Amino acid sequence: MKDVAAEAGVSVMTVSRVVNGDAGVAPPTAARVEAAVRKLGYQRDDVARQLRRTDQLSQTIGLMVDNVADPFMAAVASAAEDVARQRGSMVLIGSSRADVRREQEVIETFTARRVDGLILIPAAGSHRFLRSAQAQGTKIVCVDRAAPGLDADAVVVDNFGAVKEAVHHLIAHGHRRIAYVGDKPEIWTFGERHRGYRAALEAEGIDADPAIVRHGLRSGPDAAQAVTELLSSPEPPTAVLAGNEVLAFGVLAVLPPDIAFLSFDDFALAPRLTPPVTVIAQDPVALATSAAHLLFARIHGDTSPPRTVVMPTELIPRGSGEIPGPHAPHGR
Amino acid sequence: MKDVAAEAGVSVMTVSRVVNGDAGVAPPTAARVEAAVRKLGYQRDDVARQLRRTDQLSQTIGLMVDNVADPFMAAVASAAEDVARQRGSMVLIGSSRADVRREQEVIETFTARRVDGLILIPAAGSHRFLRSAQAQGTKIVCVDRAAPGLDADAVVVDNFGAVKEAVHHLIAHGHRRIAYVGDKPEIWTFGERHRGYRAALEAEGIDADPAIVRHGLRSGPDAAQAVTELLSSPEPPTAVLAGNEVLAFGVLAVLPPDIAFLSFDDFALAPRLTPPVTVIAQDPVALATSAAHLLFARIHGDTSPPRTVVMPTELIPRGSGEIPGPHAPHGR
DNA sequence: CTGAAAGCGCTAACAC
DNA sequence: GTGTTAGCGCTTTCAG
Repeated sequence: MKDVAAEAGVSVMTVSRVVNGDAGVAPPTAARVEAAVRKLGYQRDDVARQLRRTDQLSQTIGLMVDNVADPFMAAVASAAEDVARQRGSMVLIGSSRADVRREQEVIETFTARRVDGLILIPAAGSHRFLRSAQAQGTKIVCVDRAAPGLDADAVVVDNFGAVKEAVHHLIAHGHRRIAYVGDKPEIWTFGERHRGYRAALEAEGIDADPAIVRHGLRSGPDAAQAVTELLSSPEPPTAVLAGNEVLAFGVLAVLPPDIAFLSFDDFALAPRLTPPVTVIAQDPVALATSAAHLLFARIHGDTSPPRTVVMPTELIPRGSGEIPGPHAPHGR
Repeated sequence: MKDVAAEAGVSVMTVSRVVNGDAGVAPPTAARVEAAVRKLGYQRDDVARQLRRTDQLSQTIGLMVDNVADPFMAAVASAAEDVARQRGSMVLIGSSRADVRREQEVIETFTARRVDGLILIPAAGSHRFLRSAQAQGTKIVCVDRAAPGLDADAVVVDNFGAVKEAVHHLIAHGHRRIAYVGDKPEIWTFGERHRGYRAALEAEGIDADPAIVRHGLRSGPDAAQAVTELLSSPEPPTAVLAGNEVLAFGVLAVLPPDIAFLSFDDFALAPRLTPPVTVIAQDPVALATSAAHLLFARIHGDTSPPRTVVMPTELIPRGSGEIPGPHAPHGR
């Protein structure tokens, strides 16, 4: 910047004004400065800028997910990045790999960079550590999962209600032995989904059999192995419910076509499988867009009490969830 | 930091030393400082730190993709972030949406933040604008696509050879009218894939019919519509080749099961479709991991001439690509 | 309309 | 072991 000022024969202050498009610089002066900028290939240093600016905004947000490679989270990341770009902010990305300690470490590097806010898919575990970030002024919005014990906005779906409805749907088609295949119930979303599963069974007077409930599955292969084991057990399930898209892929790799199947999360090929897959669909782009808008509202001064936004889900029957079970009205 | 120093009764320099774990601070002093840090909830400001440090490294890299929601690119992002974390760096993410101008804008905000390097899936168009970033010291590694006219490392696969082999495979199964469904050929990868397609046809003495080649498809629905049109034409293809995973999903939504099909990129459900889908598989995680390692080597002083690393692909026959065509050896 | 001085929070280099 | 001084590249404030 000094070099540019020297080249243009002005002070650094004038360079600063021109570079930032501030009004109040004589056009000929501005032209000289611009020529010098081009000649020297000068680019403003936004790191130094952030240090001095009085609004103290870094124009950067942090995005913390389990794993960007997960299609649900990739959609969230993409939508969040879109909104951030519209709002003139950059996005730092981090993956927790479902480990709160790793999540905390990464978030600390975010806050050390003075991000304005955080969009967070919280891992299982206590998020009390985020209070110091909040005290420091970092705004936080959770997506897909609430963070119990944290006073922050959240954008989620009614996981409990959606799964409850889905299990009722399977029961209505004659199933009694319905397997549940999910990730750790300590993760808020999976806790809710499992609660919905149990609530539906209970409402229908069916004893929940822990032998056909599998928690802590983190990958397709995990789910595939779990289902293989369940199917070779003495009393195999007649229907399987998968907790999310990644697990659904694993289940579908090994599931015989005569077992009913229903999954959380819709996916492009669901209608093309044999049978077509019945799903509970949600809209990750809408979730993330809503969360990002909420975050920027907070960053720009919205101090109303934390909100929890609940977005809709939709049960899409396609065939796999309507395979009749042994107790179906018109026999098997 | 001043507050911490006052609280602990030391100078800011001592606080700096303790916070950075530098040797040469008496344990009791360090303990007092640490107590003050905790009491005041102090966290080092890495923005200010970066400004002063002499190595001038921001410990941040930029990751520029078309669209994080694309499964291939999500895998790249995830792997790149993993390596960055191991190397103590953060990742800024940006999406070009296949628009070089947007790509340039985002990259300029990256370099204004003084990222140490860039992992880039270049959009179609000239990347000469990156030369000033390189002159400024930003290291650049391309993944999946080369950036013509740019002197940078690249990690890619042999798209030409892989598609040529795949088209020979279809021809060997009796196909002559093979449709090609891809994105803009100005994107390096799709240019290569299309070249491979034409080279195989030519090698077999088959006239390429432009009526069954569709370029510039950017989404599943785009591909679905293109294929629908192709199939209702007077001389429909007997086989379809999809340029990537996203397009494959679109094609599969509308393709009758008696038309042969082959796609670039493997996907979890490929074996479960009817018929199972024959693919050219590549490993996005390996591509991105290799690119990230290359980038960090550059950042840490590797000044050898730019390299292009070529990773393997694999043709995985599963059924859809082996449906016999009208010219199959043993009749249809 | 333009410039000089001060300082953002931190660390390099050198004292003591 | 610890402190002092200077300055990273920029913007704020205030003076002309």
